[in-house]
Amino acid sequence: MPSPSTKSSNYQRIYAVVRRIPRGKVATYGQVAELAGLGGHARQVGYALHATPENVDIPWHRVVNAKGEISLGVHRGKSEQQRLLEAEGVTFNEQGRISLRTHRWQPR
DNA sequence: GCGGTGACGGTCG
DNA sequence: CCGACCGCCACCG
Repeated sequence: MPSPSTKSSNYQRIYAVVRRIPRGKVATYGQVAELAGLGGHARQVGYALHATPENVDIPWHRVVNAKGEISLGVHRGKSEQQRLLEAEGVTFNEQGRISLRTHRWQPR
């Protein structure tokens, strides 16, 4: 019964995980989902982050998809996210993809 | 209550 | 490496 997996708690848990991502590192949606205890439900993570108000202090820009690329579209803050990451030392290749092997956050 | 959609991921060809 | 398909779940009209 120790599973207060309510929707609100879910979001809070996701935010907590995202806040743990150190500066200069990135995590994938699936990774965040797993750390948040959602397991495989990466999509919900995307929704949670989308619902994340910019007013709060959450490094949402450190979350990318499994391909190491920024999802969103040019209609949102795609270039914005890339700019923030580059400012933290994260590098992008010509294809606009991040070298996850180098910048992937590995918690312990 | 139903159906379509989406800040995703893994698998298959 | 890349595109197509499916699954999973929450949000919206």
